[in-house]
Amino acid sequence: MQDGGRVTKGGEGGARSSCQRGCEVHQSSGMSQVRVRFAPSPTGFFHIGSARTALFNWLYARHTGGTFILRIEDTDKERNSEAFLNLIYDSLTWLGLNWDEGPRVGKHGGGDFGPYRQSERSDVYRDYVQRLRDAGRAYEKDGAIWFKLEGERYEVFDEHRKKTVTKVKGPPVVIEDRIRGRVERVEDEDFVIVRSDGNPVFHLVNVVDDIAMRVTHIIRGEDHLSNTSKHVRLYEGFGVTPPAFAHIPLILKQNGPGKMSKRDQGALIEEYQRRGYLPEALVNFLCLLGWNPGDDREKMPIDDIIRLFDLPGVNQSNARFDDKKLAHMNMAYLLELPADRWVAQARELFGRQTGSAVAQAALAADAGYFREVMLLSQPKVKGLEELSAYTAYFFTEAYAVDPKVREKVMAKGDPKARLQEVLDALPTMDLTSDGAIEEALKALAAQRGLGFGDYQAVVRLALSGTNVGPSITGMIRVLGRERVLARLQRFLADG
RNA sequence: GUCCCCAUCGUCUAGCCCGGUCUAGGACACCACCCUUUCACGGUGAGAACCGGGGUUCGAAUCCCCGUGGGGACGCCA
Repeated sequence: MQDGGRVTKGGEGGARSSCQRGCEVHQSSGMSQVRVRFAPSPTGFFHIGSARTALFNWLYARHTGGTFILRIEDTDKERNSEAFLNLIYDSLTWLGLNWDEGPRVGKHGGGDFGPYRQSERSDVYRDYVQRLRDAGRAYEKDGAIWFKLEGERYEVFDEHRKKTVTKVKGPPVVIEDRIRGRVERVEDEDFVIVRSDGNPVFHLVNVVDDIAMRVTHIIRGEDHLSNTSKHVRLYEGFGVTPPAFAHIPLILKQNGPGKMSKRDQGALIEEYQRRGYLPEALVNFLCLLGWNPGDDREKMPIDDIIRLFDLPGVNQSNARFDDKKLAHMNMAYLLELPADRWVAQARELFGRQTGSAVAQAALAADAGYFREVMLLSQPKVKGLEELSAYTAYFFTEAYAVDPKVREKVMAKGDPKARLQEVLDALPTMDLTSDGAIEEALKALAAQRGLGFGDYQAVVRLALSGTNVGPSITGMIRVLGRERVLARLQRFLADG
């Protein structure tokens, strides 16, 4: 942490004093181990906002040498689904956000504070509710159990909800947020903690589990900031000092108003996985939405991010999602992907395109050939997504010839003559390396006082049907003598 | 409506805490040029911001207040 000067922004100091960062790091080697949790509910697709919340918790745990807990908040029986639950596991795993405690850890699943699915923790909640009732802090009404706030009660008509409600006069809740500083909020209505059907409510189970699982830092979206006053009152009701809170900014949708939701374009993690995005690129991008290392670095290995990440470095303002920047980040990672991984990634992507004849042909092709084609394309494509379209003509003879390109290429010079010359020279040409091919073509051109360029466009057109692609020499080398010969002949014959 | 949070290029952000070094830095996107006889990558350059108004101060992007704008929360959802 050589950049000790970078500490807080905004606020009057207070919660974000200069000691924070230092203290935190020392804690990791001392008595108070950091314990953070990610607590999703399996009620919908896993989206980018959830992923970032998980990521920030994970980063903080790794930065401090603490524990990252995964807890499944499945108290909403109506909306839970096993498919969504599996999606949470899969997405976190894909992103590389491994959890130390939670379901599916080790052989048996767990840690010392399980079970980690709230649907299996009813006994715990019953105990804690009883404690509140014994202390006179909970009561029954309309079949539900309510948490009782301390203070003088009075009735008032709520215009917004169009009904009379009972309010409680009490001191405001003070939250010392690690990102926002001091926040005060009045909590002035009793609230339900157990539904009339006997099921506990989010606020209750969330707090109870954070107590029971010894969570030290709650890092969550800012949309929870207004719940925090309820939670703090609950901690007080249990006689427990609340953990540290850190409310991170929200991700806003790319276009239009509001925060990103599951329905928005680009919101689903699953989608990126399917489209062949690299998880490390997505993670890197997500880190930069609301956090930065304090200097100009953007593309960074995850170990560097872990080392540099800290709560005081998290921004306070919401960030708008930008798919262009994500795509750029992804390309940067793609470009330096080791050959084996790149080829494997490509194979996986093609494998998912079960409806595409070209994709199937690519998979059926010789493995060495497939590899050569992919390596030739790696430095050229903008994303894995366009790879199948970009390489299609390597795997089928039925590739389309772009009529506009054809018209343009055939318009000047005598392209057919050039093609015939290449065709004539081809049987004896050295095709073992790009360099040799380039030499041969240049020699051919020199004989007629022409340039390499006089051959390139038309050969490319004949071989691929387009005017974009890998270098022409590489294309000839990879396609091989037979294919090249056949394609040039066919092109000449077709007129 | 009530409460809470936030406010630097179109977007992500540095700078703000500890006011002068800011004619406000970087990245994405956009445009131009160079590299390359394709397309990309890469390189160079251009345009592009301190929300408004008051205050404090010799001096404010930086501190304070008010407006405005954006966001969130107001469920027997999580």
